[in-house]
Amino acid sequence: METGEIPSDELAGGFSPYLTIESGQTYRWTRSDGELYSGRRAPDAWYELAIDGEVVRVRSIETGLEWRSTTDAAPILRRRLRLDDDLDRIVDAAPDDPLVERAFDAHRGLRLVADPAFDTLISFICSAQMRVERINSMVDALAREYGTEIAFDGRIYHDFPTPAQLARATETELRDLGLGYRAPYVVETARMVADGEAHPAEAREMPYEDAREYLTRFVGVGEKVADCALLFSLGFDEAVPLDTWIRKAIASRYPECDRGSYAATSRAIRDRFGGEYAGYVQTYVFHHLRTGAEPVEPPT
DNA sequence: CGCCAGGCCTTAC
DNA sequence: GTAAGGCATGGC
Repeated sequence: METGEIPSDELAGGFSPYLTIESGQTYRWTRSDGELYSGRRAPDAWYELAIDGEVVRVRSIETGLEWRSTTDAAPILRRRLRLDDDLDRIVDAAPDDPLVERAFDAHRGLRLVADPAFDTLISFICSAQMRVERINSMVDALAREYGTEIAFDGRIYHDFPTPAQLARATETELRDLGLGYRAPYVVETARMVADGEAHPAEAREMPYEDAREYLTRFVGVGEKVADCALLFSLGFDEAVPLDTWIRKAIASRYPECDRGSYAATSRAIRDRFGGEYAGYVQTYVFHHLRTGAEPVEPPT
């Protein structure tokens, strides 16, 4: 086992594993006390991730981040939890808006994640009409049933399945895992990637709206799921997924941003949220409203 | 029991 | 291009 620390002074603007991992962006992590998404913080709990054949554990300590892993975890953590983002700069660049400012103040230390593209696409196909706790249980089930085993510290962990591994699943099997009508979407999208017809990572080099359009070719991927994949795995910090919570916020607080179509409304709220880092703003507002930190007023 | 959850698909206009 | 209806499942 390798161990190490990342000192606080290398985390510009702070970092909260709890807020970052339990804010509905990433469904690949587990928590050592099993209380993921319980709404309860546990300062001593380890967060664990199996990725690219390695296992990483991390938790906050007084002086920064402590990690234990099958390998040198520092570069993995830096990349996947975006530890090099300067949160102070991002907060300073956010628009002058009361809801946005309250969300940033209430959840300081929340960072965007940078998960693998295929994993994220599948996770958000599962997310349709589903609460975050259940999305997490679906992704857990996929990893447990189809992912490669990794041994670490006397336990067995499961990587997220590769496209080929997931393409071997049947619709019936995934329905039995509780995926419901999303089961055939997952199987077919996995098959498309495994067969080389397309790959979500192809979107990375495209202009933002072209990238979103590209991802909708996958079954079960509409504009909203595409935006989630772009924001949480492909580096499009300007992407603003229009989910139920953001739509409620638009209806009650930014009604002029409702332009009817997804594309036009997306452009309007992206502009309202500051453009370049609008997706960062969205993630704070989403978490703020979803967790009930403040109520969403009905439209006036 | 009804309603809702980080929506998408098909079909009809 | 936009609108309506169907779709699995579990928690409240």
